[in-house]
Amino acid sequence: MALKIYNVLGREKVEFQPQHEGHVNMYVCGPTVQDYAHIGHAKTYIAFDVIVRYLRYSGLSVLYVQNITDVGHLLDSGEDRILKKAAQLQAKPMQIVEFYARSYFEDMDSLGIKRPDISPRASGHIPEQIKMIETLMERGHAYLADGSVYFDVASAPNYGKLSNRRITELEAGSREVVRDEKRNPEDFALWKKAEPEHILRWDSPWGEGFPGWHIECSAMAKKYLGETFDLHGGGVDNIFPHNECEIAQSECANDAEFARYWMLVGSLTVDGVKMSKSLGNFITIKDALKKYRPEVIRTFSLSAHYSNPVDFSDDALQAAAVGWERLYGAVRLARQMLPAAPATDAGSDFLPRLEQARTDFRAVMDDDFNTPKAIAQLQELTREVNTLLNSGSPVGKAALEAIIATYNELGGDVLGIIPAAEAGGGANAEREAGLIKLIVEARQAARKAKNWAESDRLRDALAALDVIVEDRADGTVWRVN
RNA sequence: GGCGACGUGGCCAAGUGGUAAGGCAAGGCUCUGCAAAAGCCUGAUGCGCCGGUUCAAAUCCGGCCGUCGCCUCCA
Repeated sequence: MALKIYNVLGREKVEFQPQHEGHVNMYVCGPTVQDYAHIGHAKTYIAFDVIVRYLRYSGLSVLYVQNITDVGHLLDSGEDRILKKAAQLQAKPMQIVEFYARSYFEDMDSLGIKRPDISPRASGHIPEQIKMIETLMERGHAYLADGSVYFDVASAPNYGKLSNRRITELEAGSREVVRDEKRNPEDFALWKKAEPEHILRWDSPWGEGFPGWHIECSAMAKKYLGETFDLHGGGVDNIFPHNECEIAQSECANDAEFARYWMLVGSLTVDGVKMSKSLGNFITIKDALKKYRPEVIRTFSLSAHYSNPVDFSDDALQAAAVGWERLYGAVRLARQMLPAAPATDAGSDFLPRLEQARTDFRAVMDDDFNTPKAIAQLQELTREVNTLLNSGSPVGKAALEAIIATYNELGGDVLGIIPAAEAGGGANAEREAGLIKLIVEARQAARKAKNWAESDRLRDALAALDVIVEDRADGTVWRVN
């Protein structure tokens, strides 16, 4: 079955055919590193992480580029955001930017998001941006006004094709401050003249200044992916003006189609309102990770289709956590049973069911990355796996290994919600495991002697240390919570 | 006002023409020394409302109501 993607450009679900067979060139709008990343960022980048993982799982080679915006853009007040922060903290702008860029990567790593192949920074691509602006001027799509360069929207025939905006609709009643030097209010800056107080500034043919908000993506996408590439992603909230401007600039400068498929992710809301820097209602990824495992945050983010908004709440995360624990519990049990399992083909009847799970999984993921349905299928599989593992009859090594492999592959490699087997953790962990085993055995002895008071005391004491013991027909298993 | 998305059981959420997945919560049960875990059973005669098309509509069309996003920095 062929992969289908809902292309925002054209607003329909279409078969995905990369420009070069077997290869996907992909660009996703990255963060502005001026503050800690919040769980809205987590939702967006988890979505694209799974998309990239699945494309690769499908056998495609993917070149994934995601920018880091570190040049700063204009506030309503005209003050540069990063400068403002730098002034507050009495630090150099690049120091601020470096700090939050590192923090961003740290957060993404914590969430199990695989790093993009290239994370280009706007500040490192000033020459490329200047060059593109020059091209736009040569072609009559941009003009110089008072040391700044603006894109002439009226010269871009396709302006509005992604967001369905018509220039005429944008005019009157806009809250935007109409700058005198602009020919039309909808024109946007490609290059801004730096006022004397600006620290972030670069030389350019038009004097010292800094690049406009949109040009970095156009310039960096071109540099690493070419004039025309396959997939462009980002949050829906950037569809206008940012994405629209990217298209206009790139297509006017390159005289070639920009991105062929556009995938936009729905926003994350809190109490029904979008989480954003400007509203100050954001929960940082670092804070969220104090309360929830990364796999739970991923499960929560993937429980609705990527294009839909998702509302954050502790109740919702809690529900996701319980649902996730059921999935993980089945794999964990299979892993625990493996060492003592007989080397027979007991349970091999289950192998076709696992093959079916793979087939079903691919079918729903091929349908525009339907992760909620994929998770639902894993839940159904889990019910059957639990029935098998708790049936009382022996399950052979081969069957257990196949079960574990299926979860590792679909839940682990693709969705990133099933962690790899518990890490060894070195000598201390081994000693700890040995000690726990000793206590569990002591409790077993007490149970055998029907000394319930003692066995319950040991169980409670372990529970107080977050070690959960469960008595099964075939013995007692324990896990660290 | 314009552009866009959405409205499915108590909550979350799949489903884009053929008779409502899955999870959470709730109740009952099995298993268990008790637990825990797991499993089984129960739950929308109806998918915001009103019309229309069709043999057939949650799914298509029209209208209305409501929620959210964007139009200003934002993932």
